[in-house]
Amino acid sequence: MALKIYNSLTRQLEEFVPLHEGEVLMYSCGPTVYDYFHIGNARTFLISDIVRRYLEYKGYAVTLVQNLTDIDDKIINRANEQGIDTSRLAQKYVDAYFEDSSRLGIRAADVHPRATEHIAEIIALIQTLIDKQAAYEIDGDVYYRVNHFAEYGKLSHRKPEDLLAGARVEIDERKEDARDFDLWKKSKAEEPWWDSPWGKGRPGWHIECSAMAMKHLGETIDIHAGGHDLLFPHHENEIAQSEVATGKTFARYWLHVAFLQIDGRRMGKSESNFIFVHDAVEQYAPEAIRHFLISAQYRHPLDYNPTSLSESSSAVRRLSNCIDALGPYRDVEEDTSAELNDADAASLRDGLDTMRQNFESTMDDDFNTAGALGAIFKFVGEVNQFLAATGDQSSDVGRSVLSQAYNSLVEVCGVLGIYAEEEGASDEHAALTEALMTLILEVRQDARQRKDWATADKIRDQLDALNVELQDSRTGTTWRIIKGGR
RNA sequence: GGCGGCGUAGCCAAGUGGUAAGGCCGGAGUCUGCAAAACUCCUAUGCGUCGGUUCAAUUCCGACCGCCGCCUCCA
Repeated sequence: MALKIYNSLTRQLEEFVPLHEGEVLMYSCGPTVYDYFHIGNARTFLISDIVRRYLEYKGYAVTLVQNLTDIDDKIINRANEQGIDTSRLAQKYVDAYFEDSSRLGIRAADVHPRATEHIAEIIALIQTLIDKQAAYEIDGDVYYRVNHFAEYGKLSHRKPEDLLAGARVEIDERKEDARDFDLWKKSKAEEPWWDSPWGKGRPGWHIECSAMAMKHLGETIDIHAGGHDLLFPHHENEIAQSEVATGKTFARYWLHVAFLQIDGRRMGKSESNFIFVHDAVEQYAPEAIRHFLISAQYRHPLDYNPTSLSESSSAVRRLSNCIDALGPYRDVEEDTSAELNDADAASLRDGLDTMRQNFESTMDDDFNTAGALGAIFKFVGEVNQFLAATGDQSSDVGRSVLSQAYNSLVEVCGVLGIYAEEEGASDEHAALTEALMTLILEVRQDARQRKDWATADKIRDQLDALNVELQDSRTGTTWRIIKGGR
């Protein structure tokens, strides 16, 4: 089964073949650290994370680089407002980025380069562009000469005249061409600066990604991902800078994530209609937020609203209930023989095979996470049905298939990050909690035996208030902690 | 003006030239002391509108309507 990726460059679904067999070089545009990031930003970061995980699932060795833009106008303005250093402000939000993204289950990239730590590389790259006549200096500012690059516009599919016709930018009269953009910005008073051949200044926005991608991944990378808003001008400019400097293809597959909307409009910082991940994570379980963010294919807009989030919470709970119910079978030895002497078990294993096939074929189709969820939940229904029918009476074969089901579901959900295994705060506390719960449930069981329903229900209700849910069954009472409340 | 996206059941959302995955919500049951969880059944002759191609279109083509985005910092 071949993975296909929609390449913004060609506007087509293309079979994915990495530059080096078995390895994937991937670059994802990260945050500008002047504030917390919102759920819209999270969608892109999450998709990068899932693309990476799925490629690993398929056996590729993936190197993921995600930049942190830690110097730019917004950072300078925000730092000035707060009367602190730009570096201090940036560090605060770098820390916040890692905290919030890890709470969302987004794994850190292999490298998180920062613009301010790559000034030398940036300067060298600009110098190369000047040497090649692709850039020019005017009074301490350096601009990229767009006319030098005949293919300018190939990513955004724009013609030069279109770019000028729609230009709403204030045109700097000193530039040779209105489309030329900053590579190096001369510092104004009170602004942070670095020394360069053109005087004190700081890098323009686009150049850092070219310099850092090349430094950490090489001159040609496989996948370059980012939000759809970066397609133009950011990514277009990255191509222009990089390809003129090296004479090589910069990125082979360009992947752009559609916007998250809210009330039918784009969620954006400048729209001030955003919801910080920082806050969302207080209200909803990370798995629920992830489920929501991947409930539509990444190239389709998705609308944020509380209803969708609570739908995702319910869906994720259903999934979690199922996998937890399979937990007891996780260590049963798997019987992988082709012939199963138990018809129900055989049918469940067919369902499992189908689930895996559909998961892969749908993910191979440009990371169609919505379709993948469909495959997973269909199988969840089959597992529940099997468990309801056989329960503890399962045959050895049945138990073996349940074990396979558990491991497959955990693996597949791991790619999407929609199931979290129970993890206690610490072993010590987990053991204590376990012991206390056993005690409480014994007391309640005694009450139930006396038909003292008032006491039994009081215990259940009070535990429920603590997000501990009890479930009585013929074989006893089980409990679980409801993550993220309800 | 240029370029692009979206419009599928009450809500979210896959999908296919041959007759609509999955989730949520709702209703009726089973189980249970009551719940919860789970299971069973029910919930789109229909996929924005109008035409066209075809034996057959939601799926292809054309026109139109509505909503959104990029073209400026923004994931």
